[in-house]
Amino acid sequence: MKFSTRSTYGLRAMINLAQNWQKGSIPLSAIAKNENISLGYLERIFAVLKKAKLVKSEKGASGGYVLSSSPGDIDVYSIINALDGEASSFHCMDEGGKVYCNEKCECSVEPALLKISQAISAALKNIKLKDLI
Amino acid sequence: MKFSTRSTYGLRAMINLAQNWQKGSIPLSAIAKNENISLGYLERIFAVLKKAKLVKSEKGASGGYVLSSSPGDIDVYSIINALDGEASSFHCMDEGGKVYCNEKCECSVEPALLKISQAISAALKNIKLKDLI
DNA sequence: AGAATACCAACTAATTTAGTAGGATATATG
DNA sequence: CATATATCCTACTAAATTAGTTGGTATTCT
Ligand code: FES
Ligand code: FES
Repeated sequence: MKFSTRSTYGLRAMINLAQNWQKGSIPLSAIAKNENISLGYLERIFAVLKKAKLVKSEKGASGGYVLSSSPGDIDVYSIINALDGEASSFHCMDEGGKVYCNEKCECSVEPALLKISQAISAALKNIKLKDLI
Repeated sequence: MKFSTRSTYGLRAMINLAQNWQKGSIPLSAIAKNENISLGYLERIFAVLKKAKLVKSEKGASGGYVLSSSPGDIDVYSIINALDGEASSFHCMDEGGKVYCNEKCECSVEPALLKISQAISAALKNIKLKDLI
C-alpha cells in the first residue's frame, strides 16, 4: 500500500508551505522548483487542496498559496483524504445482489475492515503539519 | 488512499481462515465461495501469502490452506505488506541527480514522510487477526 | 482410477496515474 | 496602461497497475 505520488507531492508541498508560513503567499512555481515537481501537475493538486479548504490562494503577481490555518491545526489525514479519497478505505465488491462494504454490507468481516480503517485514520489525524517541520 | 482489492481479498480470506482455524486445512474453493471472490485470483493472492510464510498449504484432495501460526500471532501489517508492498511508503522521485526518499534522500521532508509511514505501520502491527474475528 | 486440490505462467481489458499542452483570468508593479 | 507573474481550467496522452481469465501441471486423498 503505497501512497500515490499525488499524495506525496501534496504532502511535500504542504510541509513546504508550513515551513514558510510566516512569509505569506508562496507561488507554486517556487514550490515546484524547491521540490522538483512538475508545475502543471502541482497546480491540479492544489486545486483539490483548495477545494478541501486546506489552503487559500491569491491571484496575480506576488500572489500564491497560504495554509488556511496554522500548521498546528492541519493534520495529515485531511491532506491525504483530500488527495487520495477516503484515507484507508476498502474497495469491496458490490455485485450479484449482495452489497459489500457499503451501507448494507452483511458479510462477516465488515467490522474488521472498519477497525483497520479507523486505526489508520486515527494515526494520521494525530500528526499535524507542525510536527513535520 | 484505498486498499487494493487484492489486499482486501487477502485480508478477508485470512480472517476467514482465522475463524476456521481449529478445522484444519480449508480449500480455497470454499473461501472463494464464502467471500464471493474469483478462485483464480485468490490462488495468486495465496501464492504471495505463502511466500510470506503467513499460511501453509497441503496439496491434494482434502488439502487446503491453514494459518502458519495462531490468529493471535499474525498481524494486519504483515498481510498488507505482503500483498501491497511496503505498507504506507511513499513513492518519491529519483531523478535529475537528486535521489529522493531512498537511502540518499537529502530533501527536507524525508523525516516527515518517515514519521507518517511509521505511524501507520505501528497502527497495523498492533491489530492481530484474533482481534478481527 | 478419479476427484479434488495446490501450483504456475501467460494473456487481456479496464482503470488509474502521472504528466503535458494550451490556454483564460486576475493582480501587483513599473 | 503594459507587462510579468500568478491562479485557474479543460482536454488529451502515455505508461503503469489492477483485476481477472484461461489453460494447464503436479500432488494426494478416497
Ligand atoms: S466485504 Fe468489505 S465489508 Fe464486507
Ligand atoms: S522526497 Fe521523499 S523523502 Fe525526500
